Amino acid sequence: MTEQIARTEKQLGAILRRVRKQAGLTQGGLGDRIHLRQGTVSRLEAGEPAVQLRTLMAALSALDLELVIRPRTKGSAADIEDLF
Amino acid sequence: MTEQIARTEKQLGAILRRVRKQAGLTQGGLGDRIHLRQGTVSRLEAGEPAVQLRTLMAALSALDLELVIRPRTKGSAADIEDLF
DNA sequence: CAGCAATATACGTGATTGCGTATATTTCGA
DNA sequence: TCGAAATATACGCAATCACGTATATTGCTG
Repeated sequence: MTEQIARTEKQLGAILRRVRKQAGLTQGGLGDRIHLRQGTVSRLEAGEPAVQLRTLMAALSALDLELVIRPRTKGSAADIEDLF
Repeated sequence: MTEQIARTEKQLGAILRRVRKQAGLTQGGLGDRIHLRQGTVSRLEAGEPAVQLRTLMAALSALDLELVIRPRTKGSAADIEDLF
């Protein structure tokens, strides 16, 4: 389970939360490392779509994670229009 | 080269640009699919850290890409403080 | 249970988003 | 080399960020 796929902001947030907990960190503790408020970390983990990229990257960095982009593997390519 | 690592917003933007071009899309064309303006796509690809997560996810979706989170492999864990 | 730590949520503030629209500027093929 | 297409940038606007700070609420653990 060392490789997790996120196709939505919520999934992404859930992954981050899982990793953070596993690292024995609190939202506040993580926030301290990357100069983000605890409340901001909360929003990131909640999967709010409007958080900024810098917030995500900072969290990834602090959790020693990396982001991989690759072509979608299984599942059909969702019909984009359905998202709106 | 079907799997690309991004540790910064700039790297992420560069990956997106490469994939978009390879797909034969223009910024405007991509924007149409995901209801984003060409200018917004431009900023995303330029690696501006403040673009929103929703913008990234929409682009990934339109390009049929997925996002994978995993522990950092090679390279040292950057000293977080150095980022500030 | 009780009580504290952790998390979610709120307020006002200043900064910045993405929008719609428009225009420089750059790139690239004929 | 020229010209159209593509990209970068700008404007005013409404919305929303993350900030600092504070407080409900939740969740553990003893």
